[in-house]
Amino acid sequence: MTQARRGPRERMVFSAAQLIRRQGVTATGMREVAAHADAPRGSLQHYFPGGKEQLVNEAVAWAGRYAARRVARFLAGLDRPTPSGLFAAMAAQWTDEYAADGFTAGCPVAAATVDCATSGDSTREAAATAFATWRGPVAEALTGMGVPPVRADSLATLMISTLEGAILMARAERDVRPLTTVVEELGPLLDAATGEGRAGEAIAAAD
Amino acid sequence: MTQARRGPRERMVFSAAQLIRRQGVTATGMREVAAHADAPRGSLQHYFPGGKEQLVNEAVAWAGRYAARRVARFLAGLDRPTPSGLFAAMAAQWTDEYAADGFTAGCPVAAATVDCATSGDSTREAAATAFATWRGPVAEALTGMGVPPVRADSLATLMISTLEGAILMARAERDVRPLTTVVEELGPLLDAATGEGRAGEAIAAAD
DNA sequence: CGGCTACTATGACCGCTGTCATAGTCGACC
DNA sequence: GGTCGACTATGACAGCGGTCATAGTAGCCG
Repeated sequence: MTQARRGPRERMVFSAAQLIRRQGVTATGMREVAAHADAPRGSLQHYFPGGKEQLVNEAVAWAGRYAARRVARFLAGLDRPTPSGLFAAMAAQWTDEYAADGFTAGCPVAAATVDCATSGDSTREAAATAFATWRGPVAEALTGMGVPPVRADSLATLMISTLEGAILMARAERDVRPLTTVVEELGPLLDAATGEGRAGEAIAAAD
Repeated sequence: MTQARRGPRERMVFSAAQLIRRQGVTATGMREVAAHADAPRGSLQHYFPGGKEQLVNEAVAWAGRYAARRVARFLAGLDRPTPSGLFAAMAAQWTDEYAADGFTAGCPVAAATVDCATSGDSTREAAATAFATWRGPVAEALTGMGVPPVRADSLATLMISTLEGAILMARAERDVRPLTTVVEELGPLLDAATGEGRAGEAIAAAD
């Protein structure tokens, strides 16, 4: 959530993501997006001839890229990088936001996934690629910490799933408890995966 | 889900939950709910004088009770109850549904949480109590399996968070992979919490 | 200047939403 | 039968949704 002085088009995509993650897709109107972005209403059909569907999809894609970018920053912020540290940083972004701005917003990708009836199937695909865009850097970071590549992708899925669910519950309860809880509970499991050679395979094979 | 021959009121609540978990709250119209429930449109204002908000809240509450009820059934279905077995059963309900009916629906509580702009704050509270209603039996089941009571609630939160997130990702990707992945990855952690006396406290204190 | 392109500005259209108002039906009870 | 209550049936209303159509402006190029 950074620079506000970009082109109107970019501002509208950003505003769309902001509104979607607060209200959901259907409840967010295009006029509202334009107003929130201080952009002229006439620009909507000019920049997004594909209509609301295109705007929503771009907002979701933007959110995916944003999440991926954040992973790199979180890594840079850890002086001794561990999986649990990365996960804690990812969750901390949400606890911080909730402490500062209240529990008004969630993840735009989650909102789009839940609310993809209005926008056609393309929005669901956009959400899927957004999740993949996000999961990539997380898995990469895990391998960089010594997690076997086979498990890295699984653990990245676990981390993102858990985080999304915790965001959901935290928003519902208006309490960061779910976020802090999953960080504490999942941390040991994540760190245990580093440096284990065939131990990881053993666990996986135990099934 | 189950019995279709109940009173019209109950059918409407059930249909509302069904439609909400497919389309989201805002995208689901009241006329649509009545039609889906084969209920007369005039009954809407009669049974739900509180309007859409009341209907949505009751649907969410119903979903919470339903999830709680399912936990008991899952427990009964396990011949040797373990935390990982319970979690796997919870996830299997979703993989089964997705295999049978496609990835069209998610969790109604999640949908209501994301999309609570139209309905006022009461819907958010309904979602919070639904999560609590769900978490209760899960935590209780865990303590019954030997998990220390202090950790049981945390692990229940972890299980539900992870499951909700995995449902989300599975729906987006149209693939049950996230669900199966989190079951495999989380299983050992959950089972490790059974029967540990002060080991659990040690982990928690290590922080 | 003319012409072109990028962008902006409105206004209108149609469909759908939740909600209210009114009238109608049905069945039980005295 | 008469009356009351629960329930059903429509119709209308006001508002907002996305989208199309049309006209307008600004700036650059030749």
